[in-house]
Amino acid sequence: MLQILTLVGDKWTILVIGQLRDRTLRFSELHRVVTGISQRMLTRTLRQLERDGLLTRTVHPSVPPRVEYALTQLGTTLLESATMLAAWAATHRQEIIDRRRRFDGTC
Amino acid sequence: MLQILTLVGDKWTILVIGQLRDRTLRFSELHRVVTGISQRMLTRTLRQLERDGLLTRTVHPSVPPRVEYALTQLGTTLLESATMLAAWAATHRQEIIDRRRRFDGTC
DNA sequence: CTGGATCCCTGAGGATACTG
DNA sequence: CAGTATCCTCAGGGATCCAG
Repeated sequence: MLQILTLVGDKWTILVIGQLRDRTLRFSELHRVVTGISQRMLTRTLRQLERDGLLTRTVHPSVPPRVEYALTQLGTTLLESATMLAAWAATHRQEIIDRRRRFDGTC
Repeated sequence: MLQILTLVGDKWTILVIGQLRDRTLRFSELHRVVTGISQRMLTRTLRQLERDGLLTRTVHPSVPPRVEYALTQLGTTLLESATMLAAWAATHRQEIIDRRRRFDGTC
């Protein structure tokens, strides 16, 4: 349970599957659109999500290589929860930052 | 955004506020009911959640000391999303574990 | 273009012992 | 009871270079 929660609560997991909501994306597209992720962590995240059956990895044998990632059925079921969490984070971001400042000030 | 997602996606955050859903809890009660958390991480998690305004920490001056934790309004708004994520994890736990085994087997 | 391999650093996190 | 302090280990994660 803890490891599953670690997986689905991971920020990169949430951001990646959020981007795959309504279209498949290539590696470089994901790298561009998932703000702040390094190449290394994107690779790792994608491998894990593929391993866990949340997305599929399709290699198109061409030059240059073209690899597309798409959500699976299982991945889609996670999408709703993950999206809610991301939305909450976006909504209350400033509020939390302010509270942190206030808290740190009064201590 | 990344730091907020790191906060609300954290496994301990999700489990702790899930336990505070409908009642305030003492430190020792949380330690007992949040499976697998160490005293150290419970303390840290609670401090951070207090700092970020997700829960309140109330010290009752008595012997032995009695400290109670309760969700704030803000914490309650996170509850729904966090609960969904935890429910997803619980529902698909075995499925993911199986997929991992299969994936590791075929490689 | 899509990664894999390597190096390095920091922080997460457990175990244990101690205190008001 | 509710922590704090200390030590130690390991995974997260960036940077860089290399390859098919």
